[in-house]
Amino acid sequence: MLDLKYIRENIDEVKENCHYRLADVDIDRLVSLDEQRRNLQQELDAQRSQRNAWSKQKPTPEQVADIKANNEAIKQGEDNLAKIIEQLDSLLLAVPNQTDAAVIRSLNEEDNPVLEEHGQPVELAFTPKDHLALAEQWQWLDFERAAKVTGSKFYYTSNDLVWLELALIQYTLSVIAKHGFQVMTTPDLAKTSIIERLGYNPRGESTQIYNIANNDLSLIGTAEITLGGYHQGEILKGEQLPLRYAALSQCFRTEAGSYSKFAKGIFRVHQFNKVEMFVYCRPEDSAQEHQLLLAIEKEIFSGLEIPFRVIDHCTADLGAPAARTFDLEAWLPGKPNQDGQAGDWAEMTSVSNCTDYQARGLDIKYQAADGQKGLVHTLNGTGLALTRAMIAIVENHQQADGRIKLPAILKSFIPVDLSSMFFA
RNA sequence: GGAAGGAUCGCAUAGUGGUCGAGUGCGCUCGCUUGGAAAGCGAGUAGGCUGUCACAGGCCUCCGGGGUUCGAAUCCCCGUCCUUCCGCCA
Repeated sequence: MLDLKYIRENIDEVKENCHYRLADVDIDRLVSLDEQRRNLQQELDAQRSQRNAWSKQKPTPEQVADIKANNEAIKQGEDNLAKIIEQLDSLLLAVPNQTDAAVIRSLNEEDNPVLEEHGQPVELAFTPKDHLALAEQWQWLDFERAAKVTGSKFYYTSNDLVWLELALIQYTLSVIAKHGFQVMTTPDLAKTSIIERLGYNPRGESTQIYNIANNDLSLIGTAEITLGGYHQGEILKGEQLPLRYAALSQCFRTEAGSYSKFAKGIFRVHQFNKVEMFVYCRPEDSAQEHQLLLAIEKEIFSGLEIPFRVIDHCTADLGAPAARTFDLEAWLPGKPNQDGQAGDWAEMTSVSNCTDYQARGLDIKYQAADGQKGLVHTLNGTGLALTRAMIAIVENHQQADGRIKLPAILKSFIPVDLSSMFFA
């Protein structure tokens, strides 16, 4: 969340930011509620001060009536204040992070600039299949039986796709660990309040989050949640920063309201594995850490010999907690583009600098030996979203007979003899 | 799932109705001391909100919420988490 004091003192900037980020928040009402809150609190503080003064010693019987009247007023004031704070908080949670100055301001989410391209889309001498056709050929995915067990947008994987996924996980973790990250596994559920404090909306019709009934837990949509909540309420020592973590977790998303002609297959599903990176750092280091996370993502995709490009989210496409976000988009030979021809870019990763927005909500600070202290900055980035990465691999490395050429870097992570579906 | 005990200022602890926002030890910071250090001595050492040009001042926080009381770290109720024992279990 943003600092109320900052909002109060920068009303125009905050309003403009909300506008460009398509966030419909009534800032005037928020500021007015804040003023009411402060006025009421001052009144209340004076009454409490009076009570404290009286209670320093045993009162005379005549005073007791005054004291009781004052206590009644305090109770009234507290009730009123609680109501105002409740409204204030729900508005405050809806205000997105202030945007990095380098980000393109646009109301159209198609306006994400392309920053760089790596590798060339492969020229295939045959008509490429999409991942679904390949999956059918090798019986990699079973949607029909998953539908019986869990409904649509779930899947079973089998055969060599399982080994490919496990190899990708180990490959990804090994690349990240090489950069000094602590690798972890985390719970796949988190308290709903944690999700909210990280800047996501866990409730309501449009939420992407599954809530657990009769409980304040939700299924996580990303390990960003559990890695971000990890240090909630802590004061980190400045010299131990940056703290760099990576975790493998299951991710669960309701995908409420998402329609797409690309809905078939495992590009957009309710449950998938993902390796996520998360960094806590000093404010002055966050831009540099952002570049580090991006560099690691590029290293991972380069190693897999997949053509990709880097895009920079414009304001319309930024998630609430982010000040700036880069995506890696991979080339998918089997994905139809807007003109219906085979081959298009598709989102593979996302890496965000959330500055102090999440740290303020979760109360995560640092204190350095040099006396410097304040809220940390947090960053998160996809290591590898397994379903999408597998699509990219099988589509880019497919051969005319439907077999897949395994990227050389994965060979050492496959502990079994591959069947004829893959070859090295 | 059942029973018992616990949660206090970075850490360890003291504290059963007003003298407690809170003592002590450790740690940390600054100063004295020293050739330098250790030891010793002295001082300081939570956060949030509000307020002020800046001070001052006020309010809140002893796990969270509610209650009793003129007054709660302290008494009562509910919840969360931790520990131990029993049961169960991959």
